Amino acid sequence: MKMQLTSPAVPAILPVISKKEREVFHTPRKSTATMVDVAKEAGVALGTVSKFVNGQPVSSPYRENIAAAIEKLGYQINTNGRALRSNHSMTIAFIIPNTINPYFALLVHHINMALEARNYKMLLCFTEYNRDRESEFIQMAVQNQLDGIIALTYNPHLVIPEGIPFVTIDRFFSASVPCVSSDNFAGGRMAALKLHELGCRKAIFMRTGSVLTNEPNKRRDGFVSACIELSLPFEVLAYGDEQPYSDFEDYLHAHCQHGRLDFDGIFCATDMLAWQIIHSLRSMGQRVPEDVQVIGFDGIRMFGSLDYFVSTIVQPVAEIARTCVDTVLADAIASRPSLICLPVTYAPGGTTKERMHP
Amino acid sequence: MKMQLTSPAVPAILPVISKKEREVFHTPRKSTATMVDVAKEAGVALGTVSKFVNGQPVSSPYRENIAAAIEKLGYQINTNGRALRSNHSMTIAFIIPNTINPYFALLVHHINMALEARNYKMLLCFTEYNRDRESEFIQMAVQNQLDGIIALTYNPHLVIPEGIPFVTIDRFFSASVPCVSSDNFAGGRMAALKLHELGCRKAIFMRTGSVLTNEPNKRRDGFVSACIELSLPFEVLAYGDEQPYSDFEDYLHAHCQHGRLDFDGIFCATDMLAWQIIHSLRSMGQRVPEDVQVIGFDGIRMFGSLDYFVSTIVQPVAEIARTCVDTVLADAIASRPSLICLPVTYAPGGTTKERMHP
DNA sequence: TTGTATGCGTTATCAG
DNA sequence: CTGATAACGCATACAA
Repeated sequence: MKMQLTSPAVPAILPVISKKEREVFHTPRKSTATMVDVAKEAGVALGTVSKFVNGQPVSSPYRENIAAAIEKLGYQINTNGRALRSNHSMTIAFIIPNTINPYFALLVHHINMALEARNYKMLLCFTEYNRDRESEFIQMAVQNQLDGIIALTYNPHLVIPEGIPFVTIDRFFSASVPCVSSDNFAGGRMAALKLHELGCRKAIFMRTGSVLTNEPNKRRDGFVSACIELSLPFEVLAYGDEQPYSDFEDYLHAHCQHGRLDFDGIFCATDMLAWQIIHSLRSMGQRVPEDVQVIGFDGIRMFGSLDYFVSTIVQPVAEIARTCVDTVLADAIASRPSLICLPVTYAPGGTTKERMHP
Repeated sequence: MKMQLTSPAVPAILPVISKKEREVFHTPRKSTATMVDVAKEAGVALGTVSKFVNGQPVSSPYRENIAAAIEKLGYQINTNGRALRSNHSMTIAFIIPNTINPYFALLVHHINMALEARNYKMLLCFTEYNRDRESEFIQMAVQNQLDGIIALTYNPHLVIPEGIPFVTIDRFFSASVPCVSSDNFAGGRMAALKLHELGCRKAIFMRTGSVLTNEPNKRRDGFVSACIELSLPFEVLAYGDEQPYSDFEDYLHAHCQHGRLDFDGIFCATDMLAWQIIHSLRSMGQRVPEDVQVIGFDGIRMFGSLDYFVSTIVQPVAEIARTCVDTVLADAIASRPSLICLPVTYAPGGTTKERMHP
C-alpha cells in the first residue's frame, strides 16, 4: 500500500490536502443560506430555528414563519457545522473487501439503502482482503468520530475498538460485539436434506477461502449433522485460501473410475465454487444434474437480477443489511444481541433434479 | 418514495435527526487530541500546527517538535472542522442507479479506489432509476458543499448545476459538462468486424433500455457503419425500456423458418441482453455459436472475476473511473475536455466461433 | 417557550 | 516565518 502523506498526523486512508491540490479551492463557493439568515427572515432568534429544524417544539406564531423562511431561502442544514458541534456525523463506515464479488455488491446496496432510510450516510471502505487496510479503516472511523462501523473482515488479529458501535457480518468476535449472519448451520442442513430428498446416495462438501473461524464455516457443520442424521454417506473437502483450485480437480479425477464418480451430490460453500466445480465436472464429461447434483450457497443471480447461477441456499441479504443497520444504530447497547442468524431459503437453479419430483 | 421529514428544511435524502434518535447521542465520545493540544505540547502557536499539517513550510526547530507532539498525542485532524472552515469536504458524490448490476458495481469499486488514491471520499447515491432521486441527490450534493459530482443518470430533464464540478458517465449534456464513456462507436464497429471475420453472413443488432440520447446508443451507429462498409447485411432491433423482453422472442420466432434462422450473427447492446437472447435461442433449439454467433457489450464476468458471460466488447472500467475522478478533481476547468471516449477491447467468451480460426 | 452567548476544531488574515 | 485572533454554521446551557 503505497501512499504519500503530507504529515504523519493522518493515517494513510484519511483525506489530506497536498500543497498542489489546495490551489483548486481558491474560490470558495458562494455560501448558501444559513440559520442566521433564516432567523433574520423569520424574525426569530437563531436558537429557535435550530430547535425547529431539529424537531423540538416551537409555538405556533413562529413555527409557520420559520417554515416559510426556510422555504423561501431554500435553506439546507450544513452537515459539517452540525457534526462539528454535536460530535456525530450521521455516518456509518461499512468495511468490506470489494464490490466486485456480487454478494458484497448486494450487501453494499442494501446497507446503503437501509442507512438512507434512517437518514444516515455510508462511508464505503474497500479492504481488498488486506489485513492492514481493515485495521486502518477501523482506526480511521474511530478518529473521525463516525457514528458506527459495520464490518466484514478476515484479519485474525483484528482489534475491535471500544466506544463506537460495532457490528460484524459473518464473524463472531465476542459477546460484546454483535454479529449478524445467515443461519449457516441451517443452510448446511438444508443442502444435505435437499440432496437426500432428490435421491443423492453419497455427498461431498467442498469449501475454500479463509480458514478463519467464522460463521460460514457452520455450513459444513450443518451439512455433516444432517448427513449423519440421514445416514447419508459423505465426505468433507475443506481447503484454505492458499490451496490452488486445481486441488479440487485432482480430487474429482481421483474419484472418477471408468467415467463414473463415486459420489452423486456436492454441496459447495459458495455459489462461485459451485460454478467452478460444475465447469470442471462438465469438462470431465460428467452431466449436471443427471450424474451429479450440485448445490451452492449465497443465492447470487446472473447480472444481479436474472436466474440463479446454480441451485443454491439463498442468503437473505436485504434482511442482513437491515439488521446490521438496526443494530449499529440501536440506542441501547443492551438491545444488541451478540449473534443474530437470519433464515435462509433454498432455490433450485438447474443443477439439481427437481424436475423429476414435480 | 416515502420519507418522513422532521422539517421541510432538508430534502428527503439528507440526514435529519429525529427527536427519538437524538437520545442516542447523550454521551458524546471522549474528545481526541486537537490542534490546540498539539500546539501546547510542541510549544508553538495553533496556526503553526495548522501549517505543518497542511504541508506548508515550517522551519526546523519547530517542525520536529510538532511532529513529535502529533505522534505522542496520536493527533488526527478533524474532518468536520476543516470542512466547515474551508468549505470543501474532500467528498465527491457518485450518483448511480444501484450496485446490483455488475457493471455499476465495478464502476463503484474503481471510482472509490481512484478517489481514495487522491485522498477523497465517495458519497454513494443510489437512484434506482428514479428520476426524482437523481435530481434530489444532485441538489443535496450542491447544498452540502460537496467538492464534485460524478453521475450516471437517465432523467431527460436533469438540470446540471453550476458552480460545482460535474462529470457524467455515458451521457453527453453540453460542452461545458465533461462526459466520460467508452468508445461506443468503435465498439459497435468492432462487433460487426468480428462477426464478419468469423464468417457471419447476416447480422442483427439488438438493444433495449433507456431511449434517451446517450453515448451507448452509438454502439448501434458503429455497428451499422461497419456493416455498410463490409456490405454485411444487417437489421436493427431497437426497443425501449417499456417494451417487454418477449418482443425479442417474437422476433426470433418470426425469423425462424423450419428450424433455421434467417441470420447467423447477433450483436447485443449489453452482455445482459446477450445472455437472455442466448437463453431464448437455445430453448428454440438453436446452437450458439454453431448456428448463430452472439457478441455482447460491457465485459461482465462471472462472479466479477471468472470468465466472461458471452463473447463481448469489454469496457475499460478502471480507466473510465480514473478518468472521471481526474476530471472532476481537475483544478482548471479548461483542462476538462467535454467528451472523453476510452478504447474498448474484444474478448471471446464462447459464443463466437474463434476456435475455428486458431 | 424563546433569546443570548459560547464553543466545537479548523483555516486564514494580519501584525509582529 | 510565526503568533494571536476572528470567523465558519450549528447546538445548547443558561437567562429571560
